[in-house]
Amino acid sequence: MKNRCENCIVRQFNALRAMSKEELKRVSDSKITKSIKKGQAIFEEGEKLNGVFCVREGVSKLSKLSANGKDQIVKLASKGEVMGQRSVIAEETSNLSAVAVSDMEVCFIPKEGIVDTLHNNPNFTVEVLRHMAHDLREADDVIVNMSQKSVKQRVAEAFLYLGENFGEDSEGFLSVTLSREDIANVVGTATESCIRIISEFKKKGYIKTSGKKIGVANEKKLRDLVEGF
Amino acid sequence: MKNRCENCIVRQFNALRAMSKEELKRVSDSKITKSIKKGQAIFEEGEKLNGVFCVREGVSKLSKLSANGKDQIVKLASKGEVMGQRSVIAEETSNLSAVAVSDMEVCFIPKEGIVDTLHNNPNFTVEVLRHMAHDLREADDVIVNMSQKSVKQRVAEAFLYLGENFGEDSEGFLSVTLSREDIANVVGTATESCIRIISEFKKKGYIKTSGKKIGVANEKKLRDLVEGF
DNA sequence: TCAAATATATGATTTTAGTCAGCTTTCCAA
DNA sequence: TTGGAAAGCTGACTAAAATCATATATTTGA
Repeated sequence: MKNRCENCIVRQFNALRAMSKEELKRVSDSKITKSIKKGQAIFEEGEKLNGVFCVREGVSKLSKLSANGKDQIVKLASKGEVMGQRSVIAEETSNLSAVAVSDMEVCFIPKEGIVDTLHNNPNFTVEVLRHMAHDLREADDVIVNMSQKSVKQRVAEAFLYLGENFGEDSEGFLSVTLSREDIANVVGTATESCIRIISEFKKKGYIKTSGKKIGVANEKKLRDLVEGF
Repeated sequence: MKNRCENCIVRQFNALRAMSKEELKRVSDSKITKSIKKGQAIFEEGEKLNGVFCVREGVSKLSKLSANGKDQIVKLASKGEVMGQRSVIAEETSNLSAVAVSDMEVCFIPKEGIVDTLHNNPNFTVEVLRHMAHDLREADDVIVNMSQKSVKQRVAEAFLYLGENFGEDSEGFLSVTLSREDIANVVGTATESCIRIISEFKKKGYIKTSGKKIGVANEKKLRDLVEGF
């Protein structure tokens, strides 16, 4: 009887914190904790979701397949984030796929506990709404970046974003390690173009690498580049 | 005492339909109806909104200024759509500007009536949530289109989108008339590139024009182009 | 009504990014 | 451990789109 939602710290980061003791107890009783290996899918685009997934550990990419066969990564979800809530709320199949970028631990929460609480606890609903409003703003920002910034600017911004949102290890390397292809899919460019820019940044001393690991070496330069200087 | 929300048909298209009679009465008593001339701003990016705007008539563009001085149009809002709710809910300044692209009539609804209802009427809150979930999905789709489709495909898609969502007049021209610059800002491209593509589509008979007005002439061809054939 | 301002159009050129090809390194499972 | 697959890298070339320049048409306000 360990791993109760009531004691789970990641809950502080998401809408579940607005649930009452009873509601949380119900969710905790119905949830299923799963271990997901790096590269494994949590759910697929077009799938009907019978619940949401709360990330306890690790990072997942949320992506959408485009007509030309490329994956566009729309969001990266880490500790505390809830995946699949949009689909559950809209009662639609998922518009995104979720694949683990590192080994993960996620809790599957059947939708009933969520949907009932939505209809009975306005505090919870408003909290969910706030989170979704936040996601929507982020999505708007991504749209503007995609259309108005160069690939080089977007790559620079991606590294800054990863550093800010997922942190760095003790040696200053980004905590999330993405393949070059994944970085390209976040940025929305060809893998080769992405690699070329990474090489350039490294040569100029903006970033440092060690194997797959990448670290921001000159934040100011990267930031200037993003701003268009 | 005409123009009561209770009798307003556009309410059917948005979350206000989930309000109770009393809640609606309060909103109706506090709302202010405004006429907005084409080109006039309804609110600006960075502005603190003290309420939401419900569109009764006309079309507004919701856009965000990018660092390089270009406007990216993120969404077009017409009859029944509520603007500014994201900011009111998140209690943040607006991330978008709203400017009328045709003469408009909008109702300003002070946030108190909305926020109180959000905390007291779960049906309303869930309805708002559903609408936001829908917007978020659309935003995800836009992100993928931006990064994976060519400018030509995006222009074609824009015309199809405008036809589907805002309709056509009796002669088959799109009901929303946007300047070439606005179309370019929807698509996220340079105005010249946009004009060039419009010329090409016209030459090929995919679209027809009459002054500023544009009409879809060969839907199938446009659709094939979007799909990558 | 007419001149200035704005919007539309098109050509020439440059820049940016995508594609294709080949090569090296790293990873992983038999 | 080692051989094949996947990932990473680089060069050459091509395609797409932005930019710059200029011309024409349309709107608009004095």
